[in-house]
Amino acid sequence: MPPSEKTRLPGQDALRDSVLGGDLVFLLARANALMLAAANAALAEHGLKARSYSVLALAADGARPTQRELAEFLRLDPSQIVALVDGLEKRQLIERRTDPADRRANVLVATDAGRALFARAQESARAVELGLLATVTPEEHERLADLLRLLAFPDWAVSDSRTGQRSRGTARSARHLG
Amino acid sequence: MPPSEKTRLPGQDALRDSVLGGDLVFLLARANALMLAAANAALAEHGLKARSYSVLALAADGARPTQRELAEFLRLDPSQIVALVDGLEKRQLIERRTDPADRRANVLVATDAGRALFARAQESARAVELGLLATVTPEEHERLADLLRLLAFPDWAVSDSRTGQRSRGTARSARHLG
DNA sequence: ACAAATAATTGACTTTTTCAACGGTACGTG
DNA sequence: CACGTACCGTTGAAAAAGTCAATTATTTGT
Repeated sequence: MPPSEKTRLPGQDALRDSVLGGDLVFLLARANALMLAAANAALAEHGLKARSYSVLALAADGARPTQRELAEFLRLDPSQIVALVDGLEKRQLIERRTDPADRRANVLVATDAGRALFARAQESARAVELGLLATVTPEEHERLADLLRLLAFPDWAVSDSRTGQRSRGTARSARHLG
Repeated sequence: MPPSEKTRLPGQDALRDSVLGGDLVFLLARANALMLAAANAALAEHGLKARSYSVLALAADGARPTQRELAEFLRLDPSQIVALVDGLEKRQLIERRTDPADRRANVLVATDAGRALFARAQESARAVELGLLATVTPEEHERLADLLRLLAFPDWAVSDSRTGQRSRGTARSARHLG
């Protein structure tokens, strides 16, 4: 028999069946803690964490985001973005360019080295994600992503409110992680 | 192609459609940040946060968990449980009782006042959860909870590996949040 | 031209996280 | 039984993360 049985505590099942077992805030927090730890462990080999990986991803994506847009998107204080960008810029993975349209703002772009590192890191990230979702069918995987997008971007669904319909679902999501 | 709205920042849509838009770790982190903030705001009226609410919930549930079980379940360091329990015990909401079966361990039980407060706080928590999931059908809500449980408790589904079947799904989840 | 608002940055401060120790207790082996 | 090992709760210290107000440079509206 596997040694994992020994580590299982008798109270764990009872706790999982408690009121918190149906609490979405708790489930979200615990799932996030586990995935974040796994992601950080996998990204460490590239000298990144989930935070810096996210910044690098958005810089490498060509979206040319300003630091403030990053702050709002990642739900971080602008001052934390400064430190994050400082670190990546010191490693020459991204650059600050003053936005010609608004010279107060910095637009972030990845260097060649940054894009190269991101490509490698993304492989690790994807592997981790697929590993943790190994027990889930691809359809369920997509469904989970769709539902999480609804929670993560609450005011997105009403953006094209002219029709009153939400355009979420398979059509939008089939693009990713195919 | 949905026409982007004037009120929204130009970069936001681009960021949401970037690589991170399909990254489950990011979606989980952002959804968690939003729900946690909403939950904390709602629980503040009862002098609780999500953390203390969780501890109180498990103590009030009759599962009589030890602090170590709590630590593992909530994915916190045991030392953080000490502070959490200290706070709730000082307010006479829970009690530490040395486990008669193992005098090293403390078993946590809620007082009458603790159960009463939890009942009220649970109403707030449920209201918040339903509010944030207002754009989601009850079936989708349950489906999300089921999928999150898979992520939050990775080794649960494999526990009865003899059959190779998972027993997750509607039968199990219909009990909660009816 | 001028006042108000905004982007990035800095610094101070609080909270959270992480880790290593310690005393008290349980448990297996000899 | 005695003993070493492993464990539970607790403490404290250090690192990381989060919060917030103030500052400078720039934009925007009047």
